[in-house]
Amino acid sequence: MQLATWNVNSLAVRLPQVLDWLAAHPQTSVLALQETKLTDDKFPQQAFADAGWHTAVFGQKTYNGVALISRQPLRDVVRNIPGMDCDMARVISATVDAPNGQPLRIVGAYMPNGQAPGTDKFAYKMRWLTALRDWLQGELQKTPQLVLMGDFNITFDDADVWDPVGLHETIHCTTEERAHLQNLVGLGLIDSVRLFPQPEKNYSWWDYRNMAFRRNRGLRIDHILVSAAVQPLVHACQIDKLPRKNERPSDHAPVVLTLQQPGRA
DNA sequence: ATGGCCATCGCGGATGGA
Repeated sequence: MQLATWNVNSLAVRLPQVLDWLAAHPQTSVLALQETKLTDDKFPQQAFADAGWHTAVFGQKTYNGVALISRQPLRDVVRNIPGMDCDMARVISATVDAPNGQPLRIVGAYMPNGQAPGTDKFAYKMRWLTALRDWLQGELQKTPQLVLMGDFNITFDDADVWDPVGLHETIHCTTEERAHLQNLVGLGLIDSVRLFPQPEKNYSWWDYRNMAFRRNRGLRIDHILVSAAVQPLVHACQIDKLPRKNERPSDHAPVVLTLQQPGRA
């Protein structure tokens, strides 16, 4: 089974690309979408249902919006971070069955951008990340097999940055943001991309400007983190750059995780 | 090069993204 995350930067624009991608990746079990930018009544649920997919959605007008697209029915769907006062649609979680038959909690998240260090939006991003960590701590107690995937808007370190000198301590690259990311690692969550050899300069987002994709001037800010209980099932994880070459692409590429029961081909 | 792009809302140009 495969799990994937993709910030589509408007599902209204990218729906055909998402359906094409799903058709080309039939092993997909759950795809987490971010920045759908659609209220739930406008979500193209029928288009996914016609292609054999279950959906769980949490959207709003114009901004944000997250969804889970799943082959299996999605159980115990929860929207946002319970208990956090947040008027934005940024988190959706649900449970499916893992290849070992145990429940697997999937958390799809769109972390705040944060604009720039020192701004109100940056302070909000820090508060939001603290609330996420506190909530996930309890979630991991309830369901040890947990995957947190989405657009984190944070790089782990300079290996995730095309120009670490020019972008030193700028948004997505600050020490403070990276400390929050390490707090999630401290819960036992593992960056699954780094479990495997990867191409040099392995990014998930490229600016639309300056021919950044062609020059591979990007950042790795979309991540799939797996709990320790999931790690034995992890078989591969890679960034799929192909959709970034589409006509009218999202600025983000999907990240894909392959889970397998150990010992199975 | 002090920037270049894209989506939304809505019909011009501001706002947000990253």
